[in-house]
Amino acid sequence: MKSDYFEQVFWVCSQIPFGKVTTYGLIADYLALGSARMVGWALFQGKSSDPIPAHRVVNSKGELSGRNHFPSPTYMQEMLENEGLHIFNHKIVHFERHLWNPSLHLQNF
DNA sequence: GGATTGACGTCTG
DNA sequence: GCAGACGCCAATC
Repeated sequence: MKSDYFEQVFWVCSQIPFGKVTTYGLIADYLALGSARMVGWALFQGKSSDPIPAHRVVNSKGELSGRNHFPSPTYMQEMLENEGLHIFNHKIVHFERHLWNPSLHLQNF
């Protein structure tokens, strides 16, 4: 179990399988942060030296809401397409199909 | 120490 | 079904 919120979010993001995506709400619910804002906040802080696979984290609508904070607006889309996903209008196609629920695959410890 | 902000979610109208 | 408001908790100013 991590201590800082950022480490928890980072850990969950790191555990996301290739070609899978998750939502802020699921991470918040899994980590019991209480609100999805904490997830976005933690990712935005990005104080870690290592890059975070935040491109796999989207909002509940499957939209790349955080693309604005990436080096380029298309960076997130490029990464997701590189993993076999399809992005249309900054939204994940068949989002539910690629959705990955941390609480169903990760151990809560 | 109080007010504001932040990659969102859910509820109500 | 869509739009607006509130809540959530930590960090920063």
